[in-house]
Amino acid sequence: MSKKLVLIDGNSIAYRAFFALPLLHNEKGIHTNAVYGFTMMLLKILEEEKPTHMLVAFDAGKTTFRHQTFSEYKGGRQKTPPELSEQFPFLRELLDAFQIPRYELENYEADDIIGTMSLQAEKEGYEVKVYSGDKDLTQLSSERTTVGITRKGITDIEVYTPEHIEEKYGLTPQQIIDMKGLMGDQSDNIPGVPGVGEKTAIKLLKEFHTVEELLQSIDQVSGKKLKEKLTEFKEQAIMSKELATILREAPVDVQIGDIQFKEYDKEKLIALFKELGFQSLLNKIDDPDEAAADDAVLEDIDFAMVEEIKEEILVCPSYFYVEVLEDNYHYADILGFSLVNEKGAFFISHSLALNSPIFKAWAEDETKKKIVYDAKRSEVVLRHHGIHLSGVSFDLLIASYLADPSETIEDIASIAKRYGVSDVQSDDVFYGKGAKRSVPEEKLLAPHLVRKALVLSQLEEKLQEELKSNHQLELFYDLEMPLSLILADMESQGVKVDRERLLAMGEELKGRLAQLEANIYSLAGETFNINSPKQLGVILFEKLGLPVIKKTKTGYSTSADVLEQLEQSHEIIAEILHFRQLGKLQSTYIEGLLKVVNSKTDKIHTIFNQTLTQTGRLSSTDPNLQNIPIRLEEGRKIRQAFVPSESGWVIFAADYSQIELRVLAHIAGDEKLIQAFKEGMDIHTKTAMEVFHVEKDEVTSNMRRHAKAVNFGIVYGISDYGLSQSLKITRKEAGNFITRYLESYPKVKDYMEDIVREAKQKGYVTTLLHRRRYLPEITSRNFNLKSFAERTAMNTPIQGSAADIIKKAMIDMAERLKTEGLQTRLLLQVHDELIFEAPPEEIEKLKLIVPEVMENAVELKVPLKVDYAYGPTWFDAK
DNA sequence: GGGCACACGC
DNA sequence: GACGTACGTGTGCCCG
Repeated sequence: MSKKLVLIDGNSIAYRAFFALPLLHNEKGIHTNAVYGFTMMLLKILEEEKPTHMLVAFDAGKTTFRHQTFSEYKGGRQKTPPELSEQFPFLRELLDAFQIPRYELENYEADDIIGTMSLQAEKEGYEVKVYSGDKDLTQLSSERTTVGITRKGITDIEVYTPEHIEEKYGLTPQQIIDMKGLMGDQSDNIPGVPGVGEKTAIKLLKEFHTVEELLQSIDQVSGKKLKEKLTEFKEQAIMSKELATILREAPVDVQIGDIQFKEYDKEKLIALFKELGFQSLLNKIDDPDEAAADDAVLEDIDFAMVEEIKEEILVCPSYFYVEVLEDNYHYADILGFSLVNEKGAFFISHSLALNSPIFKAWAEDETKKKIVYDAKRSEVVLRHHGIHLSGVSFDLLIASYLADPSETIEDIASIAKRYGVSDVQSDDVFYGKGAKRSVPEEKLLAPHLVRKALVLSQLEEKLQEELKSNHQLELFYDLEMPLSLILADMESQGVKVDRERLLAMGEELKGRLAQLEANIYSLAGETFNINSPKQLGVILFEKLGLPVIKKTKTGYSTSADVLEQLEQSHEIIAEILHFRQLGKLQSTYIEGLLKVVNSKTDKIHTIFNQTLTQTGRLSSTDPNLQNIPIRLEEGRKIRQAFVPSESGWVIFAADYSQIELRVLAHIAGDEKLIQAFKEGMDIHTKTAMEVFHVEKDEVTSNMRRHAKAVNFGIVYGISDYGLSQSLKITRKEAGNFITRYLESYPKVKDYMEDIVREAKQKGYVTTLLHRRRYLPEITSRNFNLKSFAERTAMNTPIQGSAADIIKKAMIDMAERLKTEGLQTRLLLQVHDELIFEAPPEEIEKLKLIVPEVMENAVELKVPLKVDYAYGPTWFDAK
């Protein structure tokens, strides 16, 4: 590994951070802005540079050897503000927690320590990075050393290489010293030569190279005044250069070997961050445990490689693990199986198992109970081998998700680690990640898989108990577990796609995009990449001079809401918006979908992630079939390509009307809201009447639009800021709307207050069917984190209960289709709607039973309402 | 390979 | 007063 040394000018960065940030302080009133900024910078450096060695240098005392040369060196400096001084002890603690060596040296400045260490490191072949807020340090720049100087703020850094210095000043890094010698430095009180500034200094150095050469050839200098000054302040120039020269041979008693950087002390760092109130940073720091766990030595385990499948080992209950490595399991191979039960622990190779009738019979036997990880995945892959997994009694993946949805589950090891079981490696470590991923030979693979089954055996009871104490057993056994089987069916079934239709739409789009492109180029007067926000920004805001409305971190914002505001200013804007719209359709929906169509069956098989969202909703990937366009007619046509898989069948779609607001009415028990739903009123109109205190026939379309946005905000838990953005009104006006909404529905207001109080007291909120979401940040002193947690507390029971209800409806629906003996198949779920394909003769029945089942999935204080439609394609089911 | 800007759905 | 404002997925660009 290449060696990289990072040297930081501690005092300088602390000063920069102090003045760049507002005077933040923690709850005890200790100022923290310099430490905060310093930490931000350290995290950035660690992430970007990944140094092998590191040192932070500090100035030691007031006087240095430079004061012997010039007693007024650094004279006239403002005293360090006490608000900054009080932060230095924390800065030292911070570095100790990061386990980054720090160093100061009597009589020398931080610069000299850095100059000395960088020279030593260069000689030993290190790559060196220096960070400071002081441009003087750029003189250290060389082939091996680059110098980063903070520009403004704290993490915006200008990098000085010799090339950059040449470009910027036309000088070499060494000449930076000469420049300082001539022009002086106000902040260090280095006098230089009066009347010589940066421009003159550079001009002189380009001609005479160094101060010494210049002073020997003063008579060749053009300009009488300049000559006089140079002659008069000759000595002062030499002294100034000397003062500005960073020492590269200070008596530093540190060897590079002593300042290796490995990792930070997480516990100390967390404790310190907590003390300082750095909430946001607590989430930012990586877990060094992971790295440690990677190298942890696993204890040997006892297991057998199964050579022949016999019934004796296939007893129940069994902890049964099926290994499939690919994310997309629809076309993936099974790598092997492991089994743990009272007969012992076993590895079974895929070829052995998949060719064994005994294995198949066991896997399909409902009465043979299996405890698994990710039943849906196991089920789908086994189906490709003609095996229908049955008798799954416990799915660790789902149990873990229900216990705490905020924990990201990568693989079985991530769950094991969370519950203190460490005898299994993560897949990233075992198989490698990215391009390095590979499957080892069976001998090595076997123990990894057996360890996973062992984890199942160790955690089943624990999770079971946790679910029980959370009152989630019903949610687990009667909702999510059965649902996973239904989802497996839906995924395996797939959705048929009319490829010809997609191809034809693609051809048409191609032509229109080409036209738009040509038109945009001609309006811009040049060609460029319209898909590049950066290039587009230059064209719009520099070349065409349109007003800059919003900026992003990296440049001009060219988002749709910005462009819409510019639409009247230039005709190119409308073209660009249209280009974007069609481009999105082409790349994501035409090309993207064509890529994932099974060429043999013309079907698309999505994967529903059942254990990801914080609210209990499903998500869909590979491809995402939950975001197929509908809002704009052009995009909606994509749905014409989604067709039934049997000829003559139809697509039948049913959706809940206003399910979230109905759930809100129920949970809050607000009479007005309940009444409105009972009477079948248009809820946005009703809200407009209440909020604007008008009669039904006085509600204008604008009033309804505003009311709709407020309802939307309630459903999704957006802030006054979010509402103000969507309605293009001020934050204050948005806040007013929300206040008036809550006055209109007083029980809703009570609910909002109660739920936040409850969340604070219990640490979590729950849904109708006891789904749980923890909200630790609700007690945060950080206003944003706290506000966010409060909105989440209000919103999750609403959105999560709606998710519970449709999941319940899916289960009831599957059951009903079976008992009615129907061929109709459920294909997709899109949060509040279910999409089926059905033979025409079943339509009349579906019209009755689909709404009936969905509307009666649960009983609320308000009726649930379901609308449905059907047609030859998904497009027509509207 | 990863971060960013953007856009689609609910 | 601020570290940033519903969630989740996918695409292309652009950097290293």
